[in-house]
Amino acid sequence: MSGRREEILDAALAIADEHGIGKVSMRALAERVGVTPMALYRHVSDKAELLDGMVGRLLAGLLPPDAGKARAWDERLAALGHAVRTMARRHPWAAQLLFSRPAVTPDAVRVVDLIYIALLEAGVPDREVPRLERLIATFVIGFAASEASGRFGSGSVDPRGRRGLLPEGELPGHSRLAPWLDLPSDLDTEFEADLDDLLRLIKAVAGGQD
Amino acid sequence: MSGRREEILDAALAIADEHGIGKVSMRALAERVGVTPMALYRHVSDKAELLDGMVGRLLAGLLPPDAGKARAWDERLAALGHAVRTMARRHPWAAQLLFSRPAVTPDAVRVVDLIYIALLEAGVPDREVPRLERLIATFVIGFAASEASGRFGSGSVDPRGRRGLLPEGELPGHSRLAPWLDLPSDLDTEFEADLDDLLRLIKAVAGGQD
DNA sequence: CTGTATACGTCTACAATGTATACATATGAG
DNA sequence: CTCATATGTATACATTGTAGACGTATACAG
Repeated sequence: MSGRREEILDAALAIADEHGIGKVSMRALAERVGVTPMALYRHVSDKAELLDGMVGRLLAGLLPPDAGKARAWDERLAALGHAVRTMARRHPWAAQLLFSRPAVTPDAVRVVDLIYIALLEAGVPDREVPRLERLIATFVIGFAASEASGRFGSGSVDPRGRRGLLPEGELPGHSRLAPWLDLPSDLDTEFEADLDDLLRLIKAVAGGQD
Repeated sequence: MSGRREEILDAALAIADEHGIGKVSMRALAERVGVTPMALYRHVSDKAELLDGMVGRLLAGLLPPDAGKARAWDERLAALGHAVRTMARRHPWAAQLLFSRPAVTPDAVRVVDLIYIALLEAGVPDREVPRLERLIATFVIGFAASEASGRFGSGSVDPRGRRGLLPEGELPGHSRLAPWLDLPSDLDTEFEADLDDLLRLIKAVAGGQD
């Protein structure tokens, strides 16, 4: 039908990956596709719709990794979590966008359904499933977004500097935790531990009342 | 020292609250302050720094509600969570920004320290405190951002329509949960339940190894 | 072949944005 | 008076999204 639109989304994704989402302008995109800026509007009504199309592409890419579906529910959830994080590392611009619009594209709904099924399989009461889905998704996307945007302050601002901002004694928590805060943060194992905790939380909700 | 800067931030906050963050342009801001656009650059080096200053203001407003500090650690954490969510509802533009830069302003660090202390008081092992702080903050900010941006799809897109996007049987989870999905979502009690679950998670981590 | 609909693209133009550069003024200290 | 510091102005530029009018090429109806 409209192979041209896919071509445009491809180009937009390429620009975003190579030079950041900020460089995705209608002009730059048009040049990459080889047309005039205004030609893009035949295939995309808005720049907003363009961005929506881009995240749609990424969400679609979230499904395949879960193909080996023979595993247990907790492994499937963990795999999905890792897939989201991997996606966000490959496309650092994406995580922010995931927070900006409701997940109503077909692919997004499919992902949500996977989570629903896993939670049901875990024994979570029906009533609690939608809530827990939102809780988990919110955390995972939030983690990915934080990582991508630098909210976790990877290293540009070291903890010592952070503590120096305030007079001695004003940050008792920070001083007590100083030895741990000075360690280089390993977000890989941290995310792993977070997923473990969340899975435990799910089991608690499931075990508590079924 | 520079009361003018505070005046500018006040005006920026007012514009954002009244007409949305999108209407906060250097020109609009300058007009509101009563000066030329370029005059703003004497007090703010960037537009980015302006935005940082704005979120700084909000973070500062997060502290006072926690004044009655006689309460237990779990009540203090819950109060902080509610304060964040309340802030995000009053300033819907803010939550997104919280994800975009590391929390390195003095006020932000103070908030983090409050969480550290609560977690330590809960009995969380020192080593795990920074991780749990990030976990909780990530979820709470993520929830607020989702709510503010419409990611939780308050009602404009009803679940029936969402399910209609895909052929029957492709969404087993959604069909099974239909009765619950059709209910109007009550984010107030949902957030409450989420906080409860997270506090339980903290107690589990604390109890498991101290 | 002719007429026409549909898909695709171009050209021009506009308003809005952030901000660099250069120039003013006002105030207070020495 | 002199001069530094804080503050503001005027002008200008590049970049952005996109509206509006116009062109062309392929396909199908008569």
